[in-house]
Amino acid sequence: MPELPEVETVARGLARAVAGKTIESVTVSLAKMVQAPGGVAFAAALRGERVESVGRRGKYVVMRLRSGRSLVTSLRMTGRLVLQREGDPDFPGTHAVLHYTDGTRLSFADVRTFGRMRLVEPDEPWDAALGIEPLSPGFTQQVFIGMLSGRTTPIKALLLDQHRIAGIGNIYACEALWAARIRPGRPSKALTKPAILRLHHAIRDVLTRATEMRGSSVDDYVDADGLRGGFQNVLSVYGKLGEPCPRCGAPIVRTVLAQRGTWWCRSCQR
DNA sequence: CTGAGATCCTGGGGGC
DNA sequence: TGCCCCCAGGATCTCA
Repeated sequence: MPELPEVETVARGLARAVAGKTIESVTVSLAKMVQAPGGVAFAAALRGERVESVGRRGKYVVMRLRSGRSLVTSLRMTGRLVLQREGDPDFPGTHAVLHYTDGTRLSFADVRTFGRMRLVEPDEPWDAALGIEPLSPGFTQQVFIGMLSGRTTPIKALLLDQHRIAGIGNIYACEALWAARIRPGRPSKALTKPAILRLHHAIRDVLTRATEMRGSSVDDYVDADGLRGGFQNVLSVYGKLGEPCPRCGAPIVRTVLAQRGTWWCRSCQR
């Protein structure tokens, strides 16, 4: 499931690969996968646009275009943005393709069709509801302390809430809570200050290390170049039901919290 | 504001 | 072996 590290990896790959390219044409084979403002045809709206840069916001890949508009892609769980050369066969499960003038193309594929590609106007506040970037300087200890203050929400649910912090998904929520030795179900306001500071550090640490390793390929995630990530090999708890906790040796358990599978150590996460 | 539940999909895992 | 059932998972919406 692409979360911040995976989306960052995809965006970096695309930044190298498609920045400066001009879109010659767009083909869409599943209309619901794409959206354009004001009911304008998505394909027509993109024709002739040039890609200025590619970045990330939360779990969204953002391609900034010459007109000032942005093409915002949500990969959800199984979405992929795959770069292909001229003559490469169509990628299986492709629903939209951006054809560039140099013959390369970017395929948007998603077997579960949950992903979305959306064209937004220059002044459109498409990310207004997204929370703070956890790796940005603005995500200070004080900001995090304030965020948890007075909230009864389980800390894991808070970490997953994109309105508060943008980019953390199930894998890194589980991993950060394990690293900080915090029980996922604890009410946010019940965390001690030392625990909050441990978690603040753990969030940034796990996201940074995972990004350095090009993300986690737990299922079939691959980046824009088709490469798998490496962080799945160093996960401590996610998906590790019954395996020994790397810290204390107790078996990892799986519970359900905020409708999500939650892996953690009953022994050393308090 | 907050949380719960439904919804969207399908590959793949579990059960028999 | 083969078949059926069921479910994970992120964002969004509705409802209490």
